[in-house]
Amino acid sequence: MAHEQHKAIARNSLLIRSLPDHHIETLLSRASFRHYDRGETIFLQDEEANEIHVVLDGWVKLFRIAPNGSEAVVSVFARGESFGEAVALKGTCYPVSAEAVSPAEVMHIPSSLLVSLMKEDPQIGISILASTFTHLHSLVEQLEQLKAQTGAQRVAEFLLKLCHRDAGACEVVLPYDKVLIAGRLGMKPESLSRAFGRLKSAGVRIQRNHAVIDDVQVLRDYAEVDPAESWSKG
Amino acid sequence: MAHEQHKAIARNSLLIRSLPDHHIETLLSRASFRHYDRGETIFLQDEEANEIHVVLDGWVKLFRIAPNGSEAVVSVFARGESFGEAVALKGTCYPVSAEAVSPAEVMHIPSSLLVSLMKEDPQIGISILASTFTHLHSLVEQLEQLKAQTGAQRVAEFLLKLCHRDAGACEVVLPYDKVLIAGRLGMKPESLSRAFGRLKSAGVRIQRNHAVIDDVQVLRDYAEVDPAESWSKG
DNA sequence: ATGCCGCCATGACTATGGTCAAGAGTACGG
DNA sequence: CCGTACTCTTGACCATAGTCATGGCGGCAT
Repeated sequence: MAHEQHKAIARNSLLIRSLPDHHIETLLSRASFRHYDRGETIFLQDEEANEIHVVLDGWVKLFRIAPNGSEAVVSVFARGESFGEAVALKGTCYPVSAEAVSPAEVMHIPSSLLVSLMKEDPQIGISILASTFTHLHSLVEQLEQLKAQTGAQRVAEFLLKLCHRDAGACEVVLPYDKVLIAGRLGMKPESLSRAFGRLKSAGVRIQRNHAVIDDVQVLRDYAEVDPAESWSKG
Repeated sequence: MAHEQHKAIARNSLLIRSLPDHHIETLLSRASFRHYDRGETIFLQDEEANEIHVVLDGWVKLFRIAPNGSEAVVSVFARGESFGEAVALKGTCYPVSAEAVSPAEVMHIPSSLLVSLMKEDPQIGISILASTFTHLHSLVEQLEQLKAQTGAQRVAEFLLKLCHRDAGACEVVLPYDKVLIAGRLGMKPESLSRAFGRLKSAGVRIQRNHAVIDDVQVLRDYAEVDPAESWSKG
């Protein structure tokens, strides 16, 4: 893919498109673009942050390795999403590691550039804050899910987010492999398998990397209702 | 407590003290100060945010009520800490509710004021981003803990954060009641009790709201080691 | 085609944590 | 000094999820 195509995607990314037009070109011309293979590291936890990253293609996961060796997936970013804004501007170290989980194209914006632009235009600060807030919000949602829902309910919500429809039947493609989905949802692959099994009672069937949902509303109910109720329904 | 004392604490808060001096007085003079009783609501999830909040005394919890009725504690703030920065500046709705969990004094800064100050001085934007990043970081840590550690290990880390010492024995005071500690750590009060029980093997004893740690390093090991190891040691 | 390998599902077993119920200890107010 | 209310602890029981081991299925290369 050529750089021009990359720049087009970049212009559409959530972070960039909220910026004033005349800064965008400066920014794109000073950014760097790079390809990553599946499994390749983008940055490591505790490295000093001096760039903001925008996913142009593929998938990138942020994760932490606990001292006991287990990995906690913090988030997974798709095309058009950006990460590292707050850290880079503060100039501290990354609290997480980042890795491409499929072949990926990533744009890197030097934070020094952003800082200087920010000094001449406070609107940029607001844009960055907005995008940081989005991450904050999604972490809060994850916390709520982990603390207040069972595994099967988290899987249900995950499927609901993929299917952009209010009611009726729906078929969605699982965006990445099940090991990663499981990690993202805070469980082991085996548990994910079993969770899928339970969702059969809510009209969900899994084939390969496709999920067929009989009725979105039924699934939504399953995700929100007290888990106790699902026992009685077998 | 008089307003002057409140302002002194406010000047020492993480958010305010990083601001340029000449803005601080403007800010303090236009902020409002309020007392909250234990259990009183400060704001509700989905309310529109137009203020930033700074805890001057007491404790404030942020939490979400899931559709199934269960509560997930997102964070607990102490004197000197602030919250709501990113939301207020973006002008969207709060993703969480806030409630005083002890009698508390809270300062409220209108976000309109911050926005206008930010326009004349980008340094303010940086300060706010820094403080937002701190929240982001703490949410990431919580996620890691929930996903990669057992209950007892999370309790161990909680105690370690309270005790500001590198090694040797240590006695800490539990800052708020056990129901809230349990919520903050993603478990029920009964499980917290049992987790304390397990920590006996790591040299921790609980009396009232005091925790006596025989050896900080031993506790740290307990928190970081694979949980499997703790079985063999009874 | 054949065989290998990665991914996923399933089963058996175990630990962890939630739920319900009962009881101990403490604090507060009469 | 007592009773009441509250917080916390404990026990029993069970659902949920992690671990380990096995086996199926599909893709890929020889």
